[in-house]
Amino acid sequence: MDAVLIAGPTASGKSSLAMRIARESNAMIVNSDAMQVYDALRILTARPSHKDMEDIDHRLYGHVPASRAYSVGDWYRDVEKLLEEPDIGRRTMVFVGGTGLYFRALMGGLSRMPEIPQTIRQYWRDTLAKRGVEHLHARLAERDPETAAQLSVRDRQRIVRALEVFDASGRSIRSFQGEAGQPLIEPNNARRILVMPDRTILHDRIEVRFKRMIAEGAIDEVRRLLAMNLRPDLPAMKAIGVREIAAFIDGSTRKERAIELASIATRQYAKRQMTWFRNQLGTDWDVRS
RNA sequence: GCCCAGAUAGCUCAGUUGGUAGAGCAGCGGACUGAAAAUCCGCGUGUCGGUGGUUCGAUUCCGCCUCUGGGCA
Repeated sequence: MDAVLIAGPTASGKSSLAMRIARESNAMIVNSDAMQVYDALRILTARPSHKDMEDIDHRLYGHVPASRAYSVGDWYRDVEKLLEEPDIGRRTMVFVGGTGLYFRALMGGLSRMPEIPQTIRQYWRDTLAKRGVEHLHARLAERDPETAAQLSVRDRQRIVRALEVFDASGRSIRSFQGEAGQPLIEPNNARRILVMPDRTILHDRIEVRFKRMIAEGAIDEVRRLLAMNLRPDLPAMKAIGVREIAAFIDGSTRKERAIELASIATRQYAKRQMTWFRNQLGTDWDVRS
């Protein structure tokens, strides 16, 4: 199996680059983005067009209901399954996306972690909502002082994660994270492309693209999502643009302002992605703008 | 044309009883192992409109000029 990895921030044009590369060979394109997996968010997450999906074999796009919380572990297992397909050895896999953590899992593997029962997950998330993050950090400090000392007292997500792992297993999350994972591909055998556009050009593209999303029906997409009455803390509800368009729908924000706010949130996201790629992705990537 | 108000960071604005200035937002840098489009940490980036004057010292006080609002004609 040949692999091509394409990483880059949102709106950098990596999807069309993936299409170009995929056309040259018997390739499938594999989504490596945490939000493009959700079925209800076709427009807002800039999923490939129907035509592109027909032209080239696309995998792991929109295959998860928005009511579910997908995770890097789920993605890792989905990719594992793809690698078991019978004729996979004769194909090229083009991994394209903006989620750095997924590339890390792909190239470096994931430590084995305990299954977290739903009741435990919900307990800590509810406790966070009721008591606040400082309370959770104090609870973590009683159970797993080393991890607690490592985390910012305000880091809700990592504190909840450390608590649920400890609760489910009786062990510190750090003891799991110390165990090496199993890489899914050998990075040195893969072509690695990192798209890093000039920031000001990217900012322009982000605004233009969000306006196009609105023109293509993003508002109705958010209406349908809201009609599902999902918990607001589900990942799909946190996709950029959902909150901003919801504020337009309920009348609390004008459309121009919603577009501005969503563009700002997207710029800030692109900045975090670029920081991740610069410092976490590893060296020897073919960087292009 | 006259009168009044204003001009300070990319934006909105605060402030300095005269000792070259600070908030929010934006922006920038950083962290990152199963909800990562998440979560968290750090950083003011400035000809205080221009020009004369007073003063040891002017962004601050005074004059003139420019521009922007508002009012009167």
